[in-house]
Amino acid sequence: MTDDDWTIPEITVAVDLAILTVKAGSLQIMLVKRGIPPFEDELALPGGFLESTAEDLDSAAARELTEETGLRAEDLHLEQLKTYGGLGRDPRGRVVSVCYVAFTPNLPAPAAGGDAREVILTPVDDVLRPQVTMAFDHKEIVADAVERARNKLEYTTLGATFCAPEFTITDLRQVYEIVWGERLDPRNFHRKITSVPGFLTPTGGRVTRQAGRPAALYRRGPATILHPAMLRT
Amino acid sequence: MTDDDWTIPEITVAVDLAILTVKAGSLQIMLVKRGIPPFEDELALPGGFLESTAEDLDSAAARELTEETGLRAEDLHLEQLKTYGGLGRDPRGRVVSVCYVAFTPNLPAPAAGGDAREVILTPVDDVLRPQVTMAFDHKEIVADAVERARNKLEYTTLGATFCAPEFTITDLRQVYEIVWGERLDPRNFHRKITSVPGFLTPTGGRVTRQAGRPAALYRRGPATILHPAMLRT
DNA sequence: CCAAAAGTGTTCCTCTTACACCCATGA
DNA sequence: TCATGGGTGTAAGAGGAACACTTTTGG
Repeated sequence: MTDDDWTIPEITVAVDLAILTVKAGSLQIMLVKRGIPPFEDELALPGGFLESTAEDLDSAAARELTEETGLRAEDLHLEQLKTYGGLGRDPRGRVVSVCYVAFTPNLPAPAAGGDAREVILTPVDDVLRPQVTMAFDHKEIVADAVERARNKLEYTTLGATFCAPEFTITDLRQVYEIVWGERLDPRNFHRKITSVPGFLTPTGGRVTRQAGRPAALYRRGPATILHPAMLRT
Repeated sequence: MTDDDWTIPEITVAVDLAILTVKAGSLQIMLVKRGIPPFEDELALPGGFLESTAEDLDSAAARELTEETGLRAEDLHLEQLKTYGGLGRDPRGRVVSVCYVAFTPNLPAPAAGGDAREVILTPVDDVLRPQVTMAFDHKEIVADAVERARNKLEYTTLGATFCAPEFTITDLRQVYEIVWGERLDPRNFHRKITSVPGFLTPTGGRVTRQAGRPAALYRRGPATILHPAMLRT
């Protein structure tokens, strides 16, 4: 920054959230239906304006998360995605939006608490269809968030944050398959994932979901990066 | 965003630039010495405030780039890094800074044109030493920018943007060695890099730098991602 | 000829892929 | 008992690491 003319341009800063989860066989995103103009009745990301006095960006994201969905930031992975500042993105004026992505396990209930009028979970594939529109430039943000999720599965242990506290290797593989939209060999996936030190810690428990041999249960381990990476084809 | 109370919190948006180059055997970053308070005489990233009426974020970054260094955005790689919005980061008030990283070949001359009082190139290793301080939270930003550069070398063809328009494979290898701070086997590097389709296009030219067999000259090819990736050890 | 840097060939090893096979349960 | 999913073994191939060796220049 090279300082000088200390004016206050009329710009507002918002924080928006792309909250992703895996549910019912698809990657879903939490959206709100707007209750007031602009874009009344259209779909938008949960979010709000940054309060200038009392919070940094990460705190603002955590606050909006709790206000609009009831989720707690400590329970999920929340990271900055990108900042959007196109000129025409908000008809009310100049709004720069700092966007965050969150990854959560199958949510207890969208629990439309707080500010939000109506909170819904939708498969991202539905939202990203060409004929579907969203408020502001939020559709582009959704696409970027999904892309981020897909990439992070490759080289981090993030996949497990989409799973319940205790999960089987098949649960985890299905997360990969759903997010990537790609079939994976269960045998090779099993071997690879169990060979990454610190990714999975066995609980000792076993479950039978539908039929067949019971699967071992695991919890998330301390590892955060995946080495060697799980590469897509 | 869930709209509602349409107030204008007193927040200012800045755009800062982390311009990286490889020069004289080290990874260097372009910094300005501040001429006025706060942080007078301290080192800072080039940047400035976002003009609310006429430019999106990318344009603002390109404008600041040209104003403060004389470089043109078309000639280099400029991408958004991260947004910094800590509470105490600017003593004048609440400033949210959208930061960009740029990668350029050995610069013609820091050419202190435009706003900047004094523009200097410094090795990032010097700047990141514990005893060195910078204005605002710019030291943290420098660290993040360097980290981004290191990672991008692994899976993109970005390394070539640090080289002159025509370069040898040894030039490119030295970029990797300098940015990563790690020796690479020249033979294996040569084989690997030439086997990536579209990364390098031979110009037919040859040069002898100091001694030995002349090296073939290459230009950047159309490829942008590196597959398979060049992994660090 | 010799030093030095460019570039090729070769071997070993790790990881991926594809798939045969065995294991443990419910019906 | 058989169907179903969990989990292991294994062989072929791709890519990485280490390094011997050849090529082409300047002095």
